[in-house]
Amino acid sequence: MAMEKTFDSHEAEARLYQAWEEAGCFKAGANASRSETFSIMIPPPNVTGSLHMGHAFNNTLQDILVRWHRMRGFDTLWQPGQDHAGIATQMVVERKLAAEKLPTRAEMGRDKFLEKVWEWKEESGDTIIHQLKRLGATCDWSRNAFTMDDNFQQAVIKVFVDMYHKGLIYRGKRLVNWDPHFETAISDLEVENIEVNGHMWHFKYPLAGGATYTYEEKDADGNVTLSEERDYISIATTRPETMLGDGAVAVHPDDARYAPIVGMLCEIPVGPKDQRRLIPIITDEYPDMDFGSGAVKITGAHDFNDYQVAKRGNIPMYGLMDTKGAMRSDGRPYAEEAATAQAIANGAEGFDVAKIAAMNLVPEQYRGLDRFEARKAVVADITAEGLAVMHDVTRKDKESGEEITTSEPFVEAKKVMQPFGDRSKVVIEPMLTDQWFVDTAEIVEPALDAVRTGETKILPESDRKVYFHWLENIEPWCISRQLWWGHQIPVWYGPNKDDPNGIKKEFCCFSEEEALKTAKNYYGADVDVEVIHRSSSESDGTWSFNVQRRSGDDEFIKFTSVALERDTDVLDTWFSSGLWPIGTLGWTGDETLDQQNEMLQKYFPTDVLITGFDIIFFWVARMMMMQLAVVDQKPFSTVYVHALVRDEKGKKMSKSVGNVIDPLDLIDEFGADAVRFTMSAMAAMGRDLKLSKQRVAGYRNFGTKIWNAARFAEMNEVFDHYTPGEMPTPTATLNKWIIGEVAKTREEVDAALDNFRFNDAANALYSFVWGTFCDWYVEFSKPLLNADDAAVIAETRQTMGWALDQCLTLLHPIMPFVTEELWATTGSHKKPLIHADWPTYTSVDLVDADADREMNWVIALIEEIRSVRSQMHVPAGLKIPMVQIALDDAGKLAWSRNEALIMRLARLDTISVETTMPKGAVTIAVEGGTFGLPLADIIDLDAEIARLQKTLDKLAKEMGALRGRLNNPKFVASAPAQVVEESRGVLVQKEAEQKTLNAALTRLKEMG
RNA sequence: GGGCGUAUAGCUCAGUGGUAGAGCACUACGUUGACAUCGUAGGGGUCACAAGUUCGAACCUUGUUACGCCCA
Repeated sequence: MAMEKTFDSHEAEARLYQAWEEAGCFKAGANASRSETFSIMIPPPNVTGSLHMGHAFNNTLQDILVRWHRMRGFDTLWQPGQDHAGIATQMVVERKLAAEKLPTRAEMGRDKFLEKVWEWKEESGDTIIHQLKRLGATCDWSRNAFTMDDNFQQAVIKVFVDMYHKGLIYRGKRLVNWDPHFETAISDLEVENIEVNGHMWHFKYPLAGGATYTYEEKDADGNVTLSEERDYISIATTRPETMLGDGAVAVHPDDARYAPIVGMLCEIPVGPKDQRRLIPIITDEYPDMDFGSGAVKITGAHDFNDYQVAKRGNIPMYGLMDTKGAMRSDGRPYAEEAATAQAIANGAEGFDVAKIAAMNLVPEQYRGLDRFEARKAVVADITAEGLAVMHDVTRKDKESGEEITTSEPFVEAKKVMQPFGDRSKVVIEPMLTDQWFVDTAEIVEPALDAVRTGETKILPESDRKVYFHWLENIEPWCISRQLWWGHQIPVWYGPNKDDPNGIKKEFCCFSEEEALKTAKNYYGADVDVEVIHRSSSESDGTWSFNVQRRSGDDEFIKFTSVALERDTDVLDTWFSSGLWPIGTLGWTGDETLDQQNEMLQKYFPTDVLITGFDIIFFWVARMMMMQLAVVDQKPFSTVYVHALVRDEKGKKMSKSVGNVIDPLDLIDEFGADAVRFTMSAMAAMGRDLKLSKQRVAGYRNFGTKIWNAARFAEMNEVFDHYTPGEMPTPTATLNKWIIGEVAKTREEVDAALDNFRFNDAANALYSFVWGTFCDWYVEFSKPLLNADDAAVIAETRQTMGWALDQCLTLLHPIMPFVTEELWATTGSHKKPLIHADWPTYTSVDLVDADADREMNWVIALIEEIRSVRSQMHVPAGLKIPMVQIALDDAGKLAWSRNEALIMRLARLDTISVETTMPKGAVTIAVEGGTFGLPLADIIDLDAEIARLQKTLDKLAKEMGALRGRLNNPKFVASAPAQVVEESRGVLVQKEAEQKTLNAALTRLKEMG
């Protein structure tokens, strides 16, 4: 059956993929013929995710490496899986509940909600897997992993417990990024700082007791430019609503303007007048004297810089907001809270973190307001009271044209950097909350060393710096999230034996049973210990226990019964993703079991990690730290960091801009092979990809090109008469030559892939298959396949069949579908192409230097004749005669062996030997000879003179440079001998060419 | 403000010291029995700028300019 004119990717891809999968072609170890292993862990996409260009790019590169190694016989594993994506998944499921008008998360409670999440996961969690299959990804799907799988969960919990007991994980009240939409802490990496239009308000904080001072400003020379008596200190702020939680006003220790009032108290100018709080004016290095007024209000519980100042100065940090970002409405009436705060500020009363945290310093009129509403209200109230700093504004009256000056509140319009949640898109609030942290400073060194020593390589190398910079400045890692979907923190709390109302006792255990056992040991055998389960929404923070007290004075003696309660928080998704390499391979932490785990022993540490630059911090650095901390081994040997896929104008693809290209649409339109080849060809290290459809179409055409080369072979009965796998031993120069060209290409492809230079591999193949195999070999083969000599036909068929097989084999990792389809149609191969043996021949073995030289000469001659024909406007279909004027022995041999090829491709009809150039002939100068095309009847004299002149000019320029160099004694003395020799050789060749062309030029001019 | 990177043909980009390249786009010709998703030929570059190192610089060094990304 004759082949179709093009490859039908639509029809073939699904069929081919299914066949591979059903035959188990992707299974770990499939096609292994040597002991070396090669393993790659997929960067787990979100279980909520769908395939975007970044995934397509990332997974194409992985699949190329995986297929390449598998064909080379490595024991190969590509481990797939998804992560549970705490926030994203919870968001998706909550939306779904709302859409279906089901009870909300809070209404149904934790257990029921988690059931819903699992239901959703079973239904929709494998979307991306199907999409990856369309791309052709050959992951071992039978091993698909999920961070919430039982064994993975156990590994995560095991690691937490071990790290806790080693003191690497601790709980504490810290300022964290709080997402008021999701009501959870998020990591600073999940915060996007965006510049927005904001305002800077200037307010007066009156000095306590009506005190005054002389406020002086000086210019650079020390001259006083302003001097006035003030009874206030001026504060600039972009967040007036946080004034309610101010603990101090800070000025720089060198700031002379405020020196007279340091140590005094000033009044926060907001809230009920009778209970205005007084706060101290302190010094700290943090305030910038040149910024605003130079004085900064310190709100330790709502700003990261203030937090540091407050810690240094032991300033109380008053939390003002609830988990939704509204002003708090809990606690005692404002009057009472303010009185306590005042006592603390005066030093009359002590404080600790817990005491401060319980206090609500929001005045009644603001309680319950959203933070942005509260801001408006605070600004309005302060301004109304006349405590806003005023300035004069002069405007022209529109009607009268008169200039009118009014006094208005001083509010600067100002660009401010505002933190936004990358998922919720709401303004992130720094909040003082209890969270769990990994003490990263304790585990970071091995991760740094592994890269420093080169044990783990990061490519491109410039990304090492990004890695070092982040790890060298690492902050404690906040790993708790106030979510339900995820790994619940394995810590149970009970009352402290020594102080029932004091800080809770933590029991960090692998399971509830273990927690109970440990607790019993702690409390004593005669105490009843149980675990109670409550939804976090029901939790009121109270403790459930019964005690025995000393009769009479009520003093606590011992517990009689105790209820434990598990921490309601879950772990950051990246904590579990950080364990991806060992977790997916079934690590348990039990030495015996892990020793017996063949997969773990065989494939860990993995070889390569391919990932985007945007998660070097999120993921790569954390995997390095975690694997080294947990199993004391690097997780992978090489990290290949790739760049971003952008649109064709270089813009980041984003849904809101609407420039997103869906890889599945591209696959539909052009086929997966074209998409993959595009990705590979554009994957120059460290450079963003600008993706245009035109480019993809170009590589689709490339697929068609090789398809048609195979079709040509089929028409010439190549596949009926060649023996697959048998190395041809031809006699014809053409056939000897193409074998050498194949070998060179194989070396180039291997060298490129060895160095992760995917673009070099793709380009080498493109230029060989199209530019050498199709353009020259196939064309040249035509006269041979039509020759009278059966032996020539036979060896050409064998060579063409073999060479085509090599093309398919070498292209397969990048273009798996079309190559596999051709492999199946074009011969009876023993194994499918996906498991075919990758060749190992070298150019040393297969390049025939004489054939090489000869074919290059033939090609140069043909190109020269074609060029002349085209420029002399010889009709393309017209066959013309040629005369041979002079030719050296090598040339004569080359001619005689390839005459049929040259005649056909140059469209010549006769060749004759003459001693002198016929009148009006065009000169063809080649290495070692001169030919002429007698075109007297059709020649355009001027055009030919122009052509020769142009070539001569170019020659002269090149020879000038060569002579200049060779005449320079320093060049001859200091350049490598090889370079000098080469230059001499080139010059001699150019001189000969120049001589021939000059003679031709002279002749033409005589004619004219 | 700190860090990293980029600047080469109209566009997108390769090119680690020795004759400036590819693909696309463009121009002309072409349906020759694999392929018009094609073929043949052609035009097109002050390698951002300046100085330095070198026999020799797109490439190394320094500075300048512009742009991009990351972190504050």
